[in-house]
Amino acid sequence: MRVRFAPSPTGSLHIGGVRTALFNWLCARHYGGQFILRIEDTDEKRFVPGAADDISISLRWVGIDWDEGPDVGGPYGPYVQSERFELGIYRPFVEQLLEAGLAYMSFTTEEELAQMRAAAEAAGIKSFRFRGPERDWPLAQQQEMAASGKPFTVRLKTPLEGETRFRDLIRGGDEIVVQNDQLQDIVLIKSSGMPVYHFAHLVDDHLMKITHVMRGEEWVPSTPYHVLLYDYFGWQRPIFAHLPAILRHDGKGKLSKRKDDVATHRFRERGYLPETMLNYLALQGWSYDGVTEIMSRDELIERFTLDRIQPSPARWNPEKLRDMNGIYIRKRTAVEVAELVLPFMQRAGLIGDPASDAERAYLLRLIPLIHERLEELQEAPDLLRFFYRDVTPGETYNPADLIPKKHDAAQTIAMLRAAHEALSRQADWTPPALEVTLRGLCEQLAVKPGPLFGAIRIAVTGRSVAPPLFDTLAGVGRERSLARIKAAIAALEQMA
RNA sequence: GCCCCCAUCGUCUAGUGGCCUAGGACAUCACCCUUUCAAGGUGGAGAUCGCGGGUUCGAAUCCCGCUGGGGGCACCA
Repeated sequence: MRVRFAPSPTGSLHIGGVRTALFNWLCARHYGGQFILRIEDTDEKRFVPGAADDISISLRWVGIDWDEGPDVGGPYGPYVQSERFELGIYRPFVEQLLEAGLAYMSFTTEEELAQMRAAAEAAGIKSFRFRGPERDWPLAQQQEMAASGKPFTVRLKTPLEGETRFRDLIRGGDEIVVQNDQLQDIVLIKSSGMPVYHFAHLVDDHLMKITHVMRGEEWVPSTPYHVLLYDYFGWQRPIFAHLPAILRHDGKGKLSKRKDDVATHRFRERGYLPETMLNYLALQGWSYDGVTEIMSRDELIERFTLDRIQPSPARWNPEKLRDMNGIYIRKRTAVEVAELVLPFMQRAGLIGDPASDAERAYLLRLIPLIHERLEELQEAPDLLRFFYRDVTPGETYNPADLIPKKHDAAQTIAMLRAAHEALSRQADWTPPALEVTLRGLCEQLAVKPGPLFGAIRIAVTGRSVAPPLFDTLAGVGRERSLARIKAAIAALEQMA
C-alpha cells in the first residue's frame, strides 16, 4: 500500500488537512506501506511563501512522519510539483493525450468563457457545460493555431453520452454513477503551461505508484474526470476512499479557514497537546469500537482500519477536544507540564526568558496545584498569576467579595484578624501545619471552614476560585500571605 | 438551477435482520467527596433510530420515494 497526503501551500495547514494526512498515515502504518508527502504548488497565484514549512512542522508536531517527501527525498522525487513541472515530467503525458485525441488545445479565453456563461444564464439555460469547438478539430489545426501565438489551454475531451462509474471504499453503495452529459471539458493545462490539479496529481499518483487515494469528500464530484483520465491513459485506477467532511460546530457548513480558528499551529499556541490532536482527529470520521476513545499513537496504528471510516460527516466539537486535552494533561507528569507551561508563563511576562533556575523550581512547585484543573495550557498564567503578582483590594478584587454569604463586614474583619494573628505566630509554613492551625481556628471561632477559608482565599489570591487554600498559602509564602490578609482587613475597615 | 454524497440522544458515535425495553463519550442535571474550583465516584434526564411506503415470521439494520443536511459545478486545490 502506498498512500500520500498532497496539500497545496496556500496558507497554514488546516486542521482538517491534518485529519486527512492522519488517516493516510495511519493506513500506511497499520497495513504496512509507505506514506508520501507531496507539495502541490501548481497555483502560482495563491502560493504563500513559508506555507510548505508550516505544513511539515504541523504534521511533525502531531507525530506524523513520511517515508518520502520534499525534505527526505525518495525514489520518485522530486516531491514538489513546481519542481516536477520544471523537469518536464508532465509534458509527455499531455502530448500522449493530445495525439490520441483525448484532449485538445482550447483557444477560448477566460473572458470569453465568462461571457458565454453569463449569456447561457440569461437565456435561462439550467446548467452550462463547456465543450470547446476545437474538440473536433484535427490536431494539426490546433497546432497551427497555437503556432500563430494564440494562447491556449489543454482541455480534457469528455464523452458526450454514456456514463462514468467508479467505486468508493466508504461511500456510494456499490458504485457512484455520473451521466457523462453532466461533465464538461475541464482544463488540464493552463495557458501558462502549468498543469492543473486534476492532471498533475493524477500523473504524480501514477508515477509514484499510489495505490489508495484518500482525500476529502469534496473531491467526489471531480472523481469522474480522474477515472476518465486513468482510463484514457490505460492506467490502473487507484482505490478511492473519500473521507467525510468535518462540519462546523454549529453544523452550518464545513470547517473553514476564513470563519474558524483552524490553523493547526493555533491549537499548539492555545496549549493543545499533540497526543490530544492525534487522538481527537482520529475520531473525526473513524471509531474503534464505539466505547474506547482514549488511544495512544501506537494503539491508533494497531487499531485503525479502513472499514471503520464513516461515510457521514463529523462535526467539530471544541468542548470534547478540551475535555480530551485535560485528560492528556493529567496523564503527563508535573515535570512535563511545567516544561510545557513555561513558554506560556514567559509570554505572559510572569517568568523571564530565559528562565532562571529559581523560576523553574518555583513553577514546578506550583504545577501540582493547577495540574488537574488545566484543560488548555494557555490557562496556566491566569490560574497562577497571584503567585507572581501583587494582590490589592480595590484593584485586583472588590473588597466586598471578602464577605462570605450570611456574614457582614464586622464578622469578616473579626475572622480575618483572628486568622492574621494565628498565622503570625505560625513558624511552620507548610500545608499540613497551616491546616492544623486554620482548622483549629474554625473551632475556636465556632465558624465553618467555608466562610473562613473563603475570606482568606480571596484576601490572598484575589479570587473566589483558586487551588486548595493550604497549598496556596504555602505557595504564596508567609510574608506575602500575611501582608495580603492585612491589606484585606484594612480595606474592609475602610468600607465600614 | 444541475449533479453527487450523507441521515441513531443537543453533539460525536456503537449497532451490518432477532442479543436493542438502542450501548459509550462530550455537554447537561442531581447526589457523594469537599475550604472554593477542578478531578474522581454514583445516578438521572436525553433517540418512537428524519418521514412515508414496501420486503420479511421479525428492520435502526435490506429496497423505493420524500424531506432535511452537506458538498461540487474555476486557467483553486
